[in-house]
Amino acid sequence: MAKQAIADLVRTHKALAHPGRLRILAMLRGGPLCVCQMTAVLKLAPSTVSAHLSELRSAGLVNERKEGKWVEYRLAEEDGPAANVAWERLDRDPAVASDRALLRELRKVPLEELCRVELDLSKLGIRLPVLAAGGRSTSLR
Amino acid sequence: MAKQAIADLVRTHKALAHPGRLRILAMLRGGPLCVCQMTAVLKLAPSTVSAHLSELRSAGLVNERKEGKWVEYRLAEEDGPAANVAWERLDRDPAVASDRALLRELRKVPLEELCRVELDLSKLGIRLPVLAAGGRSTSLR
DNA sequence: CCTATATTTCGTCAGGAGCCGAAATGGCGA
DNA sequence: TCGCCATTTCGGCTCCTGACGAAATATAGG
Repeated sequence: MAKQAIADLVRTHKALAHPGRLRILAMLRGGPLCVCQMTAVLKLAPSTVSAHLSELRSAGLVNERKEGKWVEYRLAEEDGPAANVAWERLDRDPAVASDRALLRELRKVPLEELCRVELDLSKLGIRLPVLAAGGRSTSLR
Repeated sequence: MAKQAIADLVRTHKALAHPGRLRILAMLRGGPLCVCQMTAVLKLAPSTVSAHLSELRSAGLVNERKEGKWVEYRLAEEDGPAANVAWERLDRDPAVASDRALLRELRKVPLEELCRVELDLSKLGIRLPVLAAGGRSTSLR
C-alpha cells in the first residue's frame, strides 16, 4: 500500500484533471445523485458520463450503489483521497454555481419523468442557467 | 481570477498527474535544483525535463531563476496551489527515497563536472540507488 | 416470461500528452 | 567578438484520453 504512493497519487490527480469530473464532484457535494441527473446537467452522452464516474470510482473518490432501476453515486469518505479536493476553489467557478442551480430544479423532478425527456430539459419547464455572457466559461474538453 | 477556478484546478491537477513531475516536486522539497541535476536523476532527455518544468511553472507550482549559465528551479510559495500537494504520501514512495539518495551524492558534485559526464553518473563514482528487487517500482510513463 | 429502459461495455475516431533528437536561444569566458 | 554549453523550442512519432453511438447487461413491472 505504501509502495505505490506515486502511482496512487497520479491516479487521483488524473481523475481530478478534467472539468467534467470536477463538476461531478461538486454536484455530489450536495448529496447523492443518479447517473441520469448528472448526464442531464453535463449534457454529455450517458456512456461518457458513465466512463467519468468509473474513473472517479477507481480513484476512490466516489462510491456507487444500485438503487432500483437507477445507480446512485455519492462522495467517498471524507478522510480518503477526497480530503485533498480544493472545494473552496471549486465553488468559486461559475459553471459549478450554474450546475447547482440546475440541480436544484432537477431534484424536484421524479426520475421517471426526467429520464423520459432526457435531452430536452425545457420540456420540464426548466430554464437552463445562463453562464456569463461572452461564451462558455469552462469548456468540457 | 475567480472566474476560471475549474480551469485552474484542471491545470494544477494535470501537472500533478505524472510520476516524473511528482518526483521533481519531491526533489525540490530538499532545496532548489538546476535542470541538469534533475535530468541526471530522472534519466530523461533534457528537453523532456524542460517541458515538465515548464508545465509545473505554468501551474504555479515552481519558480525559475537564471543562475549564471544554469537555471535554478524551486518550489513556489507554500500558500499557493502547492499547499495542496500530498507530501506525506509522496514521501512514502520508494522512487522518491531513491531520488533523494541519489541527489545527496549529486549535490556534492560541482555542476561543471556533472554536466560534463551527464549520462554516465558512475563516472563520478556514484552508485545508482537500487530500487526494490523485481523491477522498477514506478514507471515514468 | 417479456418488454421497457437505465446503465455499462465495446468499437471507433479525433485530439492531446509525452518522449526524443535537432535546431534555436542566451549567458560565460576567452 | 566568438565559441561553448545549459536550456528551451520545434518537429515528428507513438500511445493515451475523451467523445460518441451501438450493442450488451440488468432491473422493474406488466
